[in-house]
Amino acid sequence: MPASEDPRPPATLADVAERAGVSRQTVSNAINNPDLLRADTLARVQAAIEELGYSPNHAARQLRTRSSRLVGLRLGPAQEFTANMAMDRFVRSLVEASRAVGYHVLLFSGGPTPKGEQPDPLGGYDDLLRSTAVDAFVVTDTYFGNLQTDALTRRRAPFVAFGRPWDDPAAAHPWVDVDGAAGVELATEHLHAQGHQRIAWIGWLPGSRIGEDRRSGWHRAMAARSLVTAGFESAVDDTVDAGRLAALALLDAVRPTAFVCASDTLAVGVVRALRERGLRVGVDAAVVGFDDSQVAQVLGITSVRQPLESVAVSLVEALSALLGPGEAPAGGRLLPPTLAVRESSGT
Amino acid sequence: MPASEDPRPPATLADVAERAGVSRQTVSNAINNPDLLRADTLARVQAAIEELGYSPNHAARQLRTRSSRLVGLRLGPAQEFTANMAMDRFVRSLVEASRAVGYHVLLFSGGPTPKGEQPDPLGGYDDLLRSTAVDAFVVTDTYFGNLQTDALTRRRAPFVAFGRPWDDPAAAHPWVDVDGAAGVELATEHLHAQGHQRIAWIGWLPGSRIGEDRRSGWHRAMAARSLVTAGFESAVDDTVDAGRLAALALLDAVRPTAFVCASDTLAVGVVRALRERGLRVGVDAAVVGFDDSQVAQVLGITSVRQPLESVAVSLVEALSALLGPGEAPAGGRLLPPTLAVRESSGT
DNA sequence: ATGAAAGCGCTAACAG
DNA sequence: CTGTTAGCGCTTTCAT
Repeated sequence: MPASEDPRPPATLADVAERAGVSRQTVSNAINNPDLLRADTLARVQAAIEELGYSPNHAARQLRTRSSRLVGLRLGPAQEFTANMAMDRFVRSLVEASRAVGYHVLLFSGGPTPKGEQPDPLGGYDDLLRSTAVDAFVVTDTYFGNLQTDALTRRRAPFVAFGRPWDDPAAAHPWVDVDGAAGVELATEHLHAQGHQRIAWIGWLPGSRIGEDRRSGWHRAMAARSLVTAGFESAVDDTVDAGRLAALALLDAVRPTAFVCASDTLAVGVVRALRERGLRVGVDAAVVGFDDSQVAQVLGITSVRQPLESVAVSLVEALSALLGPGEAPAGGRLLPPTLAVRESSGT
Repeated sequence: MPASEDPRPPATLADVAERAGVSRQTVSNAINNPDLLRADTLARVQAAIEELGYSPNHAARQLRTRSSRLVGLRLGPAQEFTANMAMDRFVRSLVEASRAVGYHVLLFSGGPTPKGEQPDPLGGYDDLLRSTAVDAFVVTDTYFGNLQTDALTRRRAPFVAFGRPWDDPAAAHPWVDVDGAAGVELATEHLHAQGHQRIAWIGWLPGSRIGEDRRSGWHRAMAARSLVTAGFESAVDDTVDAGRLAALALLDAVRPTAFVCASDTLAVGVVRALRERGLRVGVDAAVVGFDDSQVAQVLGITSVRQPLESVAVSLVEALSALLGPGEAPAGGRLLPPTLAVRESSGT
């Protein structure tokens, strides 16, 4: 960091120009089109910039170029499935990926929902859009389904989505998502490789696209290995106790030796059930969760880990393409998760 | 939301003025000093604003007023003690509290640290400051100690801190912190009220101000009730296994019936130790953790919960005072945590 | 390769 | 109470 520690107002283009003995436009060019300057002039200007600790005034530049170099991210009410920690990891990654292309992340909220009313899927977006405060949005709230993306599309607001347009595969906006089915498939393969044959699935109650997707991964992996699925399947609420009860019931009925779960919460329930039955986790029976949450990490539960860093990078790539010159790229990108192997599935 | 769904460029002040049949300045007044307008003029202008879906251009306003209505928050490398989930809760609360006073939160990162070098405590701050992109900062990285706050103070950058200036109680900047000692005291009182007398403390290795603060709360509560502390204390790394081993050692040595821990991670270790000894958690022995993390919630461990929502509100209050007219408020505010009681400490 | 002029949309100061 | 004038700091023509 340059050593200037002045309470004085920040240097302007004019200050730099005077110091370097050139005109203001030349300084502007030195920053935005360095190729236009002669080498020695450029060096002189850069020296002046350095000495004065100059950074272009953000507002002025934004006013002129009509670009804020800001992407908006709405923080809704605490996410449903996207666990807290996942959100934290994702936001960090997004900030880092954005920084790499010269963007910052602007956080906002939808504001309070008037009681009795539906939460406005466009709440908060509109003002930022009209005041041209952000160049684009990153949409993550899976909660609203395509209500949100539809509204933004109609608005012609530039945005990229983290999450597939489940209800509208033909949606024209760019999106990035994690292939949950592939993740569960990976988990199932892993258990099979460990020697397990009787592998059960504990998923969510029907109605969740994400849940159905994950379940399909188990089915696919089992079918590919000609393993029995009938009777090895359970659908419950996403709570520890529901997971526990489901595991107990499965143990009584079909004696699985391994459990793949739609969430870490359910996996914790399975661990509890195994313990109640006197079965050693990771030895007598294996468990795999989903999301690689703090809970899985602390308890040593093998879990499917979403590649949130890559998701962020892909989103920012899509964003750059969207805001850059040329055609809108559209289309989606499905990223494969990895498996964080821990004691709960053997060594 | 107004029904305008135009790809057209957003309306400007001039558009509104024309539509309402007044001058631009009058529209500006209608927004910033409504009292100056006659009631009927005001109504007419507001109608025009509504019809056109007008929001003042952010950049233009910022350029003129020299205020961006943005606060910067740096997301460092994954926090040390401030658990992931706590960060998530805090950021959400901060966004909401800021919204209430017309501010948005700008996220940024310090950028990659060149290997071999110390991370720059001012990394990322400087550019935002010089480009006048944010009005102030919220500083949370406890990691850098007062390096960061010192640098910002020298820079005359407006900021408020989440976290006490441990090393410099005379620091002049506004801060808000959670009274960890009071939280642990609360936990200890709770256990005593449940009938426990032999209450152990499992804390971190010396050298952490936060750790020492929390430990002092246990001491205070024990002393106030004339309970024995000698031999009931352990200091270890912040890992599950360290907590487990510490609990086993304490059980062998002094047979505590309750454990207060400096973190939820340690509490998980204690739960494991109790189970190994055949003791029922919450029945034969009680455990309390710290941070009310997802782990504590899922496992049913009683835990000290930081009032992050209040912290955010207090920070924003301090920020408003700092940026508003009049004297800088300075001084700090210490907020008491609450206790999330769960099965691990009896009913 | 460098300099002069114009203007992005807004608000602060003053004039009417 | 309303309108006029000026300028925030920058980039984009257009001349030189």
